[in-house]
Amino acid sequence: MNISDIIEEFILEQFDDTNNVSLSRNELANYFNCAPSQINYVLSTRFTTPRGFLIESRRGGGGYIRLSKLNLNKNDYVNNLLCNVLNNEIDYPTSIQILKQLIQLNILDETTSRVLGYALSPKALAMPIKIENKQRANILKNVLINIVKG
Amino acid sequence: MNISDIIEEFILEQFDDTNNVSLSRNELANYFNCAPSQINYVLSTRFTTPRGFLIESRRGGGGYIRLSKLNLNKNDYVNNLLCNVLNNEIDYPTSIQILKQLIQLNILDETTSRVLGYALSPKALAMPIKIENKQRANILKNVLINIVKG
DNA sequence: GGCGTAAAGGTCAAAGAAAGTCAAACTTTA
DNA sequence: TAAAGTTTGACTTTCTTTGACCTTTACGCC
Repeated sequence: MNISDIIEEFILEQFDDTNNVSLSRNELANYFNCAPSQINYVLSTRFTTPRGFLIESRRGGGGYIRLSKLNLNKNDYVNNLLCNVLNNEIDYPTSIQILKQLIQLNILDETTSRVLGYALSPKALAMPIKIENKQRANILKNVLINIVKG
Repeated sequence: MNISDIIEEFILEQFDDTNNVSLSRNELANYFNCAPSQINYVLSTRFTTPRGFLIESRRGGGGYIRLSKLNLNKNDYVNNLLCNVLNNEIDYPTSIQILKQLIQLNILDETTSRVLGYALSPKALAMPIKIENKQRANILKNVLINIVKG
């Protein structure tokens, strides 16, 4: 396991009962003995919007980084996916994050979400990356449309 | 006995009781004093789907290769799908029939089957028919492989 | 109030650490 | 001896780690 994964887990643990976590970049970096920018890396690759997190921060003395678990509105989320996000390319990790989010919103059950993940994996699509991401977006979009329709 | 066979045996031994093995390509290559790509050769010739294995991997720091034993042999229908049928083209109606069959076999629940149907629809795939059918087969195959994973 | 300074956090690109691909060279086998 | 199977190594892609430099904010001092 690499440092990024460990830090991710550590932060996730902080969430436990609450939906908010406040942390200090320097303290964290110090604690894990890594470069401060490593924290930014973890945040930007793991605590993303599609995964349901919001990041707020402030610099200067008494600065902080605050993470919140988004309590997404079902309609807005799906709407945004259908109208914006899924008209472009979607890479695999992002698609997985979206599927997880759809579980939270009770749009998919866990099994279906997992199996759809298999269907959207790079191996399943097996094509040049640019086309692959376009393809993935299109499949997911169609799935969503049909689910929402029914 | 050549190196490939020796490496194959070594990996097989790792399986022990579990159905999963995690390994590092470089470590293995080092251990056996061979080129790292030799490991890929062994994996791609010996740990194939028809032989009942699934390979997952990740690059970069903390990368890994993970092998899982598939749960084959107990189901001829699935076996045949994986090893023969799904290596070719599958048109949409046929794929729907397969999905129905998988419900009967208790391999998929109804919801998942229906949603997968959306993902395999011509609209979702949206490509020239010949490619579309190949693509559909490949997606379905990958889904099955992952479901059957031990 | 304006200004300087320290204390945050942000950005970005280069280096590093894996694994993947592919084709050429070599070896076995039928 | 030709086809099939192995071995090797150069090159690619992906993901992570590090460090140098940048921006914003708070606070205290003229």
